[in-house]
Amino acid sequence: MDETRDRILFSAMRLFAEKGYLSTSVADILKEAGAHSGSLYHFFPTKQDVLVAVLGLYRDGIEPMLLAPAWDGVADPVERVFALLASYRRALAGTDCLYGCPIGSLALELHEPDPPVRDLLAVNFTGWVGHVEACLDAAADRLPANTDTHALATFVLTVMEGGVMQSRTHRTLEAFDASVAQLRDYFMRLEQAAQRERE
Amino acid sequence: MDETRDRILFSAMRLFAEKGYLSTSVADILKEAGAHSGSLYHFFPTKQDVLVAVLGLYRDGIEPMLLAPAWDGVADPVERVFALLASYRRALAGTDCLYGCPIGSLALELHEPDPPVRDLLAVNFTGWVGHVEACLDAAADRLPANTDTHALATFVLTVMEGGVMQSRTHRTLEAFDASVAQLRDYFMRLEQAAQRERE
DNA sequence: CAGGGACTTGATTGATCAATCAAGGTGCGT
DNA sequence: ACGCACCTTGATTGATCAATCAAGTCCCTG
Repeated sequence: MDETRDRILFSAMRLFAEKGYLSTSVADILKEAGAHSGSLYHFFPTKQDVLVAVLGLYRDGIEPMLLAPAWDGVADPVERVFALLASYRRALAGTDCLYGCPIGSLALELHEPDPPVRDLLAVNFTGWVGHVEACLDAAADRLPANTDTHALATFVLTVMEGGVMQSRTHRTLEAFDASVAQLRDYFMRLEQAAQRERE
Repeated sequence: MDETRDRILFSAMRLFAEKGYLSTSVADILKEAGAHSGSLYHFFPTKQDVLVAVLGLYRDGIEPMLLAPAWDGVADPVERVFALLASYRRALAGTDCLYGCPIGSLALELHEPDPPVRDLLAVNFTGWVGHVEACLDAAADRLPANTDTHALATFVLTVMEGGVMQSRTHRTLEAFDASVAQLRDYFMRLEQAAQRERE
């Protein structure tokens, strides 16, 4: 049965997010999953393969698990960008600013990750940016004509990750909120500039 | 002689930046420093105390080691902000995008750091932001009247850290450059708005 | 020269780690 | 009912880890 495999996988996902990859021992995963080491190594050759599978879960979960709930009832493409940021704010607020973006944490925790791990981290970032970019493309008529939506979407991820990092360090939402507020101000000025362009 | 202590400290600083705290063993530090475990534990009660001392070095080095070189020959306060960001770009470019900001890496690597460590991480961020904030205050006449320079300085750190994170993950300067370019565009629009205010 | 404090040496400890493996169980197709 | 593939069990392995400690060196002071 794959049920054991899934228990191991989701336990690992939770623990990697909570304590990081290096600080989570295989024994931790087994305890939380109620499994034995032989089972884990039956499904995954090494601990790193568990991480690879977890990163695959995140990649496949971007749309159904992250964007769908965040964008529920939000139609405006620009508002969707900020609704996505608000969902990270909720994650911070609901955990005393302990839990932010698991991908970002892993990306900085693993300094020279093996190629399969690094590729999956990069793919997660690329996927996230791609969805934001699609929002910005949908709002292209409200942005200045020469807007580089890919660069702007990258910037949105930058602001999220940088804001989460500081808020986690200070255990305060202040830095995250300040950063998102600045981004909001930037978008406002971009929309104003586009408005002027149209006149 | 404090020479041994310093060798241990600077070896630890280098290794923590290169491989992270958890992936650096005490034996690694001793090998690089050419010291023995007894010496390290003579100066530092635990490995964590080495980290605390390293973070103190970073804190004390912000001005002389980071800002002074970055701002050499740069008088304009806004240009100083971007000169600082350019120094992080150089760090990335000179290490194949492996080495970014050591404080940021440690901040995300240590998920629930003990108070002395967390405080020093926070102090490093606060110090950095404070110096940028001073630049922005010095350029207040070129920014909109109601500009929150503390929030804007926090935003600058956010952009640096978020950009470094993505560039390290992708092993490409693209995301960092795109993020800084967006920030530059934002500053340009802020200065334009201030210009209009003055008329 | 004697005594003592500061520092060094490096073997050692016990804990914890990822990973292995032989044995045993379970369920399914025939 | 048989056989086999799949999965589980849990003791075990050897490596590596942070930390300890007794013995020793060195130099300063009285």
